[in-house]
Amino acid sequence: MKKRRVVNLIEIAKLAGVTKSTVSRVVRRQSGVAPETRARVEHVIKVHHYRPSVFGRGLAGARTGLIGVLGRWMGSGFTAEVIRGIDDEVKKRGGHLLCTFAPGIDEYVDFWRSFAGGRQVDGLILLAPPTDIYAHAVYDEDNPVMLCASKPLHEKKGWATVGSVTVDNRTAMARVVDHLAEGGYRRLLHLAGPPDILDSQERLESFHNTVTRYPDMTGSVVQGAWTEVLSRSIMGEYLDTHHQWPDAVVCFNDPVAFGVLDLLKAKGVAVPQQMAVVGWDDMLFSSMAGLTTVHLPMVELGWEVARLLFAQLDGDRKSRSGRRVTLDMPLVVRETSAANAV
Amino acid sequence: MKKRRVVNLIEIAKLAGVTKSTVSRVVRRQSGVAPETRARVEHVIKVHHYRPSVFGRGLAGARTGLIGVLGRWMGSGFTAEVIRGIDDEVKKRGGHLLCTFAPGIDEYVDFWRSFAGGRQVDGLILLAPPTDIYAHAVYDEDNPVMLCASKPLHEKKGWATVGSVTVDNRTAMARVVDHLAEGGYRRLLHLAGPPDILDSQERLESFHNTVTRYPDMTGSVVQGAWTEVLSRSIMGEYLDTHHQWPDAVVCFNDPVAFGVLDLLKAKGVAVPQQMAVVGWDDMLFSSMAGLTTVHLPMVELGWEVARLLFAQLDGDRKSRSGRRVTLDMPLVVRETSAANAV
DNA sequence: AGTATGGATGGGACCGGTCCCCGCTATCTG
DNA sequence: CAGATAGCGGGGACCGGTCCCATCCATACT
Repeated sequence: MKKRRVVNLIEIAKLAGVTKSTVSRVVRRQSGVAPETRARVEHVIKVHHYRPSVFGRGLAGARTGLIGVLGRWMGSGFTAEVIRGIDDEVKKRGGHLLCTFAPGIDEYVDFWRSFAGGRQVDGLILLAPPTDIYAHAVYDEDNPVMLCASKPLHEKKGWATVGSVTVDNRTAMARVVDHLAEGGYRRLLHLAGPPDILDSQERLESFHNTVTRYPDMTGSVVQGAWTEVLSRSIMGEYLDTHHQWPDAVVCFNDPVAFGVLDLLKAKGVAVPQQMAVVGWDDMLFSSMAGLTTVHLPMVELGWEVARLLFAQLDGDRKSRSGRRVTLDMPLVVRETSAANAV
Repeated sequence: MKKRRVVNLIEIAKLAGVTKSTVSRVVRRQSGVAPETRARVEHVIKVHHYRPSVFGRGLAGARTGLIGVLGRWMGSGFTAEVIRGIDDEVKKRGGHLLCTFAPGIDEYVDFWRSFAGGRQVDGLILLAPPTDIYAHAVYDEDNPVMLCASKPLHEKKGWATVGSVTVDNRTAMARVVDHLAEGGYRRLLHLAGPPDILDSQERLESFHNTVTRYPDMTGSVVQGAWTEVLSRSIMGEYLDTHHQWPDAVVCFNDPVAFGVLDLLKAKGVAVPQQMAVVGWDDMLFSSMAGLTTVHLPMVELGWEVARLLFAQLDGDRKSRSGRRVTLDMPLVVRETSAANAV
């Protein structure tokens, strides 16, 4: 079986009439090479389709061009979309994604030990880790760790290499409440998310704060409705036990909203005339279903977290605030909420 | 910045009182090491958390434990689910996934050249490449290439390292038609997929064949409805121009089915009483929507393709047929089709 | 008993880069 | 005009493995 050998540094060097040192400099775009020499070497590289070996490079202790990505699968398509965004940016730099999907913290740590811990990736991106314990587990002062859609709760001093990109839950929730207020809705119900998740907390807080700004508005909160199925039963129970019904429901995510929608249809409640329903995340199907929802910018989240990582890698160590990016979550108004409905 | 060094082969060797050759043998589970020596080395490895370097290994020309995955993003969540399946299997072997997402063939080839071409991955998995041109582009007689949900059209002689795992479109379509027949439906309409895609062709063929088996059944086909939006308009046009309406619609995918459902609701056609609607793929939302659909086993596809790749890698070169796996696509009956409805 | 046999281990070349340090040359400076 | 200086390029150690071959020793065989 003939081995189709791949051209290497030394061969390029010979072909260009220089040594591997010079070729290496050219490849890495280092200064200290005469323009004509550089041009000559670049030409040879191009002609022979030379590509540096990730392994040689990695062994020699330099950048590997590999970015580790740790994600969990969350039906919503979140992981997939974010990775797509990250890949866009990483590709621009000629790098590659090393993906692992872990259900829990053990796998996270294991990944880090087995791979990143051997400093075999240039940086690590954690996708929506539930808590910053994950960041602790993989923290390494030599490699940047980026949190996507999550942030370190306690700003650990000395965490020089941790960055994060998050979404602005408070503003988004305020926007939702304002939108409902404009539509004439006054009795709001919030089906809140799991209390141990930061996003839930921020949204809940903002819900209360914003509702308070409207004198004639009331806001109730119900916990426990985190999935479509749960939402249907919990919402059903709520309606059965309260004779003063809300005229608008703000859900923790889109599936929850679908559960509510389904229940309301069964009960013959007109949406959005009698009750508005607002989701959160803007999943693939939500546009088809006409659901008013808060758009989670997944691809953009990927772009930003990758850019942040590269900025860190390029030694562009800005101020601490420069390593924290927050994205806005626009409200997408569709048919399940309408102005002047009530 | 202190460098937290990672323990390497030689250090383990010294600690165990042997040479790196022996440690290497132990790590690679090669024969030719005395049991007690092996046990001793393994103990040292465990105590010191030794993990072989992917780079050292890759450079030395051996297996890298890296599996390249090339996918396209297809809203349905297909890519994400399949990768999840692949990852499950790869993780069992302590390997890692090198993912790249390419919109077109140029990127596929580029990836191969830049990375896999330098034999830096053990094998390559192509996710649903539209045609086998992709497989041609990256074919390498030294590295296995696996096609997932796609297969080489022309069985190229000498393609010793190409395997594929596909789904059984024909059986699934026959099952759909049989199911509708049982439900009393007789005038079937198939909104077919793009004609250049093999899946479309197989389903179309099987649709015709199966319908023919029922003497009192008719089957029509309409092309061009490949997305929700297209499906709504094309289906609308069809209903407007035919006064003999179908009583069951078999769609190319779930979004198409949603488009049809939406249109029927607008026209006041009762589903499934007046018309049944069957989708294809069983996307995340389809269960919520109660859509009867053909289940595309995405995670299983990932499992199978990874297993096939590893079988190939392990030199388990079975007969040609052993490198072709076909998965069944079960029919999931929900509310948009019902027995005895018509 | 002498030698073939084979299992267990050691030794060293090699994979393809990076990076540090050195030498050469040409220009600038006092 | 001699010496400093800076820009450019070369040489070699090193990273952490794999793999081939040599060596050693114990057992089996003629």
